[in-house]
Amino acid sequence: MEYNFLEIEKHWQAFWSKNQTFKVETDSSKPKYYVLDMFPYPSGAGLHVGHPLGYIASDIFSRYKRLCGYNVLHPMGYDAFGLPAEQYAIQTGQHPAKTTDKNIERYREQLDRIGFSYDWSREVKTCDPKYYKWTQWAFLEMFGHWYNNKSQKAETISSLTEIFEKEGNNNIDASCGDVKLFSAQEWNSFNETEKESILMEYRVAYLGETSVNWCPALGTVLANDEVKEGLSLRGGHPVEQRKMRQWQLRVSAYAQRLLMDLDKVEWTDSLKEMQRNWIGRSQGAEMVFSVSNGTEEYSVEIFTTRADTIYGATFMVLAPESEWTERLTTKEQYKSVQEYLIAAKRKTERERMAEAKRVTGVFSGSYAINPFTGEKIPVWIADYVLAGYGTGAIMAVPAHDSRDYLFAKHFNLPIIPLIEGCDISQESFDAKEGIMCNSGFLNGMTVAEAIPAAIDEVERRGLGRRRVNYRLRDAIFSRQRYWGEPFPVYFKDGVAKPLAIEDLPLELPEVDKYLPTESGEPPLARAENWTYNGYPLEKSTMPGFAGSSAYYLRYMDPHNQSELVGQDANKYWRSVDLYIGGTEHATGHLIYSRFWNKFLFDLGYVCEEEPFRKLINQGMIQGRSNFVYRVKGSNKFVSYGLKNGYETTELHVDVNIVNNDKLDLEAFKRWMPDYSDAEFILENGEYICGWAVEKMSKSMFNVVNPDIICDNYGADTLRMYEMFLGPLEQSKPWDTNGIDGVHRFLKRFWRLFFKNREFEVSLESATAAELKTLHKLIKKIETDIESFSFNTSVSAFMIAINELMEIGCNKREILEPMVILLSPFAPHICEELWSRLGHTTSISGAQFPDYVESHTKEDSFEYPVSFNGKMRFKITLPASLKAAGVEEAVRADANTDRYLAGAAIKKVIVVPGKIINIVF
RNA sequence: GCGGGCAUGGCGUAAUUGGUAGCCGCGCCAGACUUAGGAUCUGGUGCCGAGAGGCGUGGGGGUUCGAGUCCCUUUGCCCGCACCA
Repeated sequence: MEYNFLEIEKHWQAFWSKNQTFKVETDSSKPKYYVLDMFPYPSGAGLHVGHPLGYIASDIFSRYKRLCGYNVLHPMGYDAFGLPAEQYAIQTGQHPAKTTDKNIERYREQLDRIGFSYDWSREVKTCDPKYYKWTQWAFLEMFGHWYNNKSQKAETISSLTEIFEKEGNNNIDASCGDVKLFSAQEWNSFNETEKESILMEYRVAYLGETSVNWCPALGTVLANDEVKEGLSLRGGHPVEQRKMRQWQLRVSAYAQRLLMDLDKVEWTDSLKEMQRNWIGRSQGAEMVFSVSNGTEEYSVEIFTTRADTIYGATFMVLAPESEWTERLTTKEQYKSVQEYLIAAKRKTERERMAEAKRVTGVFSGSYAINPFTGEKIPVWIADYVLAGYGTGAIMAVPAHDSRDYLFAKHFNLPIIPLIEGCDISQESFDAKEGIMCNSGFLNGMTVAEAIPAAIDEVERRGLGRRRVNYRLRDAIFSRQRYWGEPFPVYFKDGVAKPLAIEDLPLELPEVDKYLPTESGEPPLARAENWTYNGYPLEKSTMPGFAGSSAYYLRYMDPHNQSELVGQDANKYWRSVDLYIGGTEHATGHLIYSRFWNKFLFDLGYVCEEEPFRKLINQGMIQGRSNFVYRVKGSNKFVSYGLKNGYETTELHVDVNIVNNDKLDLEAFKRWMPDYSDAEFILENGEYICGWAVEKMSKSMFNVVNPDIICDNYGADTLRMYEMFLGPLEQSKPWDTNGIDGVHRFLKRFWRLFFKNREFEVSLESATAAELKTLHKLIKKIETDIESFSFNTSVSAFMIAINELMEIGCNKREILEPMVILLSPFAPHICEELWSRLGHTTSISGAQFPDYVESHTKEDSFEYPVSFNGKMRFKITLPASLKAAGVEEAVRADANTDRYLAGAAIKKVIVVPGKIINIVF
């Protein structure tokens, strides 16, 4: 009986589907386990061999957990709103829903071939109105809440207006925009529009004027994490800064909790660190400088983390966009400041970065008073100060800040060193160490002592206070695009009003074209009658991360019509136990999801404060390109080893017609018409291709489609080979060379069950050696899976098979547990063998075999040994001696022997389970 | 510039976490069975050396009886952030 993987895989995939083998329900009799993959965006190119890496790992873990008796939730769905479908629609006029559906269908076919144990009855698609109803609902909840810093949670807007009515906003500590103080009386006298515009400053989802990343090529704004180096992440178009009124989510309110709770999750340190950097907490002080423009005096607030350097603050700098810029510009300086502002505004973000090293700035004409030295210091305007961070104004300490230093050198401003012995002739001294000098009462202190001492003094003198600043900004939530969730909001007399829950979902309307209108309005402006009760609806749509922020909750209860997730389902499944996905979501999805979840947690809709308990980032699979070498001016191709004798051009060749770097000559001639009459210069009768690691992409002809691997080797081989390639979290190139080894293993495994071509396993009892092989494997597989070390698991299987082949073992007692062990990795072949062993139900209901220690025990025990309180090594004491109650032994392992041979050691005293001494 | 990570045979990797470096697989070499093999099986395969033996985990130094593993230093590569005051 040959191992016919095509037939076997087809048969069992149909079986799982028909029997709904992997459908799960809440079941309080079993412990739950929730394994989630980051759901894919269904792109038109389909899956390549790199995409399923994480899915295979999570599937192995899910199947393993099932074998361990857990009720496993393992769902899949699609992040289906997105830019590519929309751009394809703009080009072709085809509705994005159509292309998306087509892509999803293709993805599903490809996924099914790999044999994943997903519960497809829970599938979600973010573009499905039944799904995005809950995205819109969450938005409305955010619209209807504000963030109370005192209670550290979101509370209802009605609770806020109640307070306003009673006492105004004097005692409110909210995370909010700029709001003036008002009394209850004043509040009550405001008209509806005034009240609404104040409330808007408090809402968690709010409409606000902000400087945004505007991408003219895409015609939309982008979030910070969608922009990289001044270019859009999708498409790489230039991005510029623009002031616009946009929907935003008050993510910044949660900055502290997002930071703190990183301690509660099991993520890699590097990923946590990325989030910490993104949140960017910095502790310092807010300080007021009085500034005069010659006619009027103002109090300008700055933020600093180095209050200790106040004596060296020799000038002040404002961001060009700062609200103070205008007021502090004197008549004499008006013209040059205007010129500077216009130039700064015209620069795109990218240009501003490119010119980062160039020092630019302009004197405002105003002077501030350094509150500690009493000196008059000039106020400058420069774009190295950002309006969006801190207060948009800084005190410049050129001696101890490299940017201030460059600026001071360039404009010839005074530099005062504040740390004893520091050399500032060439560059500033930024390190926070040393003894203070030139600093009045701070002299003689270390920097570490001076920082708090300076802030204490600032507070005592009433010049400012301690303050924590975050880099994390509110998320801009509007996109001027078609293919996204419509906002359930309409405008009545210019005031944003929420739709009622009963009106959800607000479905995406049909439009004639997917482009912005001629007047520059978003595509939804093209929709006929895009109104609610006669009032205009919001024309922007939500960004990509809207739909992906709470999808893991929807999987828990995907068909619930009245709630995002029912209480019972949520209390049972709680949160994701294991989340596997790429590290590229570190500062996007993974922040937004945590924020979204915390918000719902505050409102009592979910019971866990963190959505993803353990997170694993699978590495990227790069492409491994192959090259042929064409002799210049001919259609001759020279093999890799001989190419140095010729002048050649290196050309990519489709990796699918290359096997182990050997070119299939006939396939090559057929590949492209140009090559049909190609000639070859071979080495040892073969054409050897060169290779390089590159990104997997069509243009490099290095895309490997998993379907082809499934055709040639089967899904089980694909699954095991992807795991065998190396550690899960490591990036590595896909290299089909070597897949034969894994395939061979499966064929051997199969052959163990067949004698004389017939399925036959022996019922004899296993020998000690056979049991040892099995139990070593059980132990290894268990610990490897639990530590996600799947590559070493595959090796362990190979070792076990080799041992059994050598012994010639085909005993049921050994083979049946082995089938169970292997089933998470190679489910199809194992189902087949399981059924041939006489079982009628799926192997996924089997029990992970118990490990029996006595089967693997050597005739010895190992003890840690300490010598003179310093030396550590291991010592082996024969079990027979131990059984006889012997507590003394004069035996150690090879290393110890080697060492002991040189020393005058007489015997080693072993106290079982305790400390060991060496006697001389 | 700041932060994090990595470096082991021709290649992908492994190493009980401080204890015989190189498991498993690819590739390669030899052999068996074969009309044949891109099938299967057996043996070999870190480097130098005929051998005994010597040398070996990017380089240098250190701790230790013992270092791929820990510390310092240096080089190279990868990733993230980047005018964040």
